[in-house]
Amino acid sequence: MDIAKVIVDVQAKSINQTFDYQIPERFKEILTVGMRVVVPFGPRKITGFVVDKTDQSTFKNLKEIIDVLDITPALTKELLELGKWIAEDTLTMYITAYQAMLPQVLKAKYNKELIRSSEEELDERLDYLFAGRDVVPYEEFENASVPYSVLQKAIQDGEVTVNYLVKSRVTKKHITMIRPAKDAIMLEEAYEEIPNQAKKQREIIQYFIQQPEPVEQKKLLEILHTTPSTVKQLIDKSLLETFKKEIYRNPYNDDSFEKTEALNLTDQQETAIQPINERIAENQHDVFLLHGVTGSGKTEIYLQAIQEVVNKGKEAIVLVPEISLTPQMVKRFKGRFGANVAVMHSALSNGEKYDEWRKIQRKEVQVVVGARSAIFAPFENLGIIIIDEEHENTYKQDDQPRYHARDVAIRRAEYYQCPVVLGSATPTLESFARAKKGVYQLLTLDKRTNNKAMPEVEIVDMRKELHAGNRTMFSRVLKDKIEQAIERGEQIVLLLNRRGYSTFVMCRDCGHVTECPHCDIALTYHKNSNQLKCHYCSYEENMPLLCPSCESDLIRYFGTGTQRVEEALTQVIPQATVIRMDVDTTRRKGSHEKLLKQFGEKKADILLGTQMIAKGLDFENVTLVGVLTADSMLHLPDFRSSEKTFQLLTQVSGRAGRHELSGEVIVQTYTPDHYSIELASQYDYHQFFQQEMKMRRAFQYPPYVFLTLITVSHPNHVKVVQVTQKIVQFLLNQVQEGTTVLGPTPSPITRVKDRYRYQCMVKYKNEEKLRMYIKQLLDDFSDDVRKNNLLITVDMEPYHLM
DNA sequence: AGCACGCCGACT
DNA sequence: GTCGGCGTGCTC
Repeated sequence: MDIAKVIVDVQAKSINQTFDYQIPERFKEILTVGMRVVVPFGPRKITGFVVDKTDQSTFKNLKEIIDVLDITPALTKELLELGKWIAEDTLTMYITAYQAMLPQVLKAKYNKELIRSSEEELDERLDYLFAGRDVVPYEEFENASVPYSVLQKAIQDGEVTVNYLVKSRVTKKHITMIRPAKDAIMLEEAYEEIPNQAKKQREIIQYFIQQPEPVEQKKLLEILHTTPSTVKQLIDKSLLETFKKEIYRNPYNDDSFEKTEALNLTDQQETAIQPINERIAENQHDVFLLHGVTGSGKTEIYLQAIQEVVNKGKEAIVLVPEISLTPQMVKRFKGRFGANVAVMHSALSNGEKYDEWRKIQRKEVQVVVGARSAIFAPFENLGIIIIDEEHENTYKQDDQPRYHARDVAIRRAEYYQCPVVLGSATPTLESFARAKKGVYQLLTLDKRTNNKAMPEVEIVDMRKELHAGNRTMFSRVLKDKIEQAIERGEQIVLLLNRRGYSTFVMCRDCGHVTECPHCDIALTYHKNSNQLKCHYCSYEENMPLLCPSCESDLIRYFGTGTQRVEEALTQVIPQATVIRMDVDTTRRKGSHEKLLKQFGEKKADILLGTQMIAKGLDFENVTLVGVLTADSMLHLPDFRSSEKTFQLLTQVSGRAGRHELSGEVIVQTYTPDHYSIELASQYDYHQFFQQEMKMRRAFQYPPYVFLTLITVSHPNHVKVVQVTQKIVQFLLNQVQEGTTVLGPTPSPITRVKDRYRYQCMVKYKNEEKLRMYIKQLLDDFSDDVRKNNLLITVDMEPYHLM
């Protein structure tokens, strides 16, 4: 077994295979499958993953592994297998899948440097570059405008060699520790010799005589009110010594979480948790769909099921959507399981993520709570996987590898023979349909734990408001209710469902809308910088004073950004204090939490925000929820738009009256008769499911069919259409009857960053060889992709059709 | 992908 | 002759 099969860090289709390397004697003992290694690859040095060991190779002259980067394998056998499956299932490269499973810092950085390797006289331009040094970063050469041929010649003549470097991004955090360098008796002696005026030095020695344990330098200085220089003198006298101790960055201070005990379950909760606990006890795989209305206590079920798993000595993964991974959420898990929880969140720094990952790898925790990528937590004895808010689209990664965390979860759970729990108040049609078919086990919680009714929802027809002469964005009912709530000292949540709407700039004279010169999309107005920005390519320009088209000065910004709503609000209800939450006010790290905390402390009457306020917030004083434009995403070119509208309205309604005070909800809309709005106001998921399934069936969308989206992009419009046409034609010739191939269709945003985008959509029930056909296609176009700047992306089961 | 190598045309 | 550009083929 002295040959390693390595997946190498090169993202190219032709390299998407294992390469064989000789394992040198010094690594034979330690090298195991799953470790990262440094290997020679052509003229350079790169990293790779050892995926197998053998003693046979079809290649004759194998190169040797240069270095081994891990002590414990970065990927377990199970994760290697999982990554392979993901790569093949989503049609991406193995290396891409493996890298997606690990924290960023484990991905190497590559550098080059030039080394002067002889005493010979150099070309004077090179001599100037080296400036007496023996080693020069390659970057300096590139910036120095020395012709490459000069370097080439020097390399050929052996005067200069190129060194290829593999640099680690791993940074471990250390603290300085102090400990006595002598035993207590020696310290006593030394103490006598320290002059009386060196009071602080004597104190420090006294401290260590009493307790010889090492102590953090920072703590020592604090306790004895002294300075590093005093400590240094003692170190110089060889009485004390320092050493570095590696510590974890601790983004959440574990001590600050109050311990909570398991709550008593309601009868409904009891019935729901029982089958889960049975599977845990039997070590049996199953997928549960926990359909529970907001406030029905899903989280407590998660917590108690996890407790079962932890008691068995096994491990648990909990996935929550990025935005609901708030301190409130973390607190519930840390409160129950304390330091036994790792948290994986995109707001953590790369170093912090790495530290949390290592806690898992070293089995120092049994529970991980995190966003999508936490599904790859390197546990080896999984007992349960929970996916909260199962319907959230953040579980689908929208760049490569385009995996869905739910599919990965089920795959892992099958391997470990443990249950998966998918929880939601508004499950995806796919999941609910599977539950109805018996593929998943349906568990229902239709009562809130406090037995309160869901808040009353009132739908307001905004067309009638307009006819009645109300031209503001607040209906009369909403305005009245807000005023009354403020009067009573209660709080309000206002949701501006902004997707699809943003503040664009339009000329009132000629109707000219300012668009991005590189993308087919209107620019968005940003008030604080008085600039127009493109949300797709980050192009920006200053707000024009005159219309670029007709030079009228009547150019204004339109639409309903949160800023505008806030302004309008202060005009209509001047006494209201508002906290606004949107991308602008929450950009800085921690500002999200800060704003919520302020609202929780009743520093404002109204919390105004976009999607991000719809989830997981729990404020006892909120009695009124207003949705300003319920239908704004109903008209997007997306077959899930009704489902998303229903989900959002249900979600946000759950924010009102969660505690003692009862709540109410006002939904403003221009399409009050739409079934997603009507049924959301009645909290009738089942009716909505029936209705929406009819639509999906009529238009042949999931869950009736599977979708695959192939997007082609290229700077040349004609080229894109041609290629897409060829793809469509090819697939039409291959697929079996009953499969639909649509296209070429322009993508919803046809041009982004000066590239045109067309797509081909495949709808199928059963097309086992589809991946093979697409592979074939990618092969056929690989020359075009490499040489002509063509881009083809494939998304098996896409979430957005962009 | 990223690198070397080789061929070609342009330029001082 | 010198320099840069681009096309091609290879990486165990």
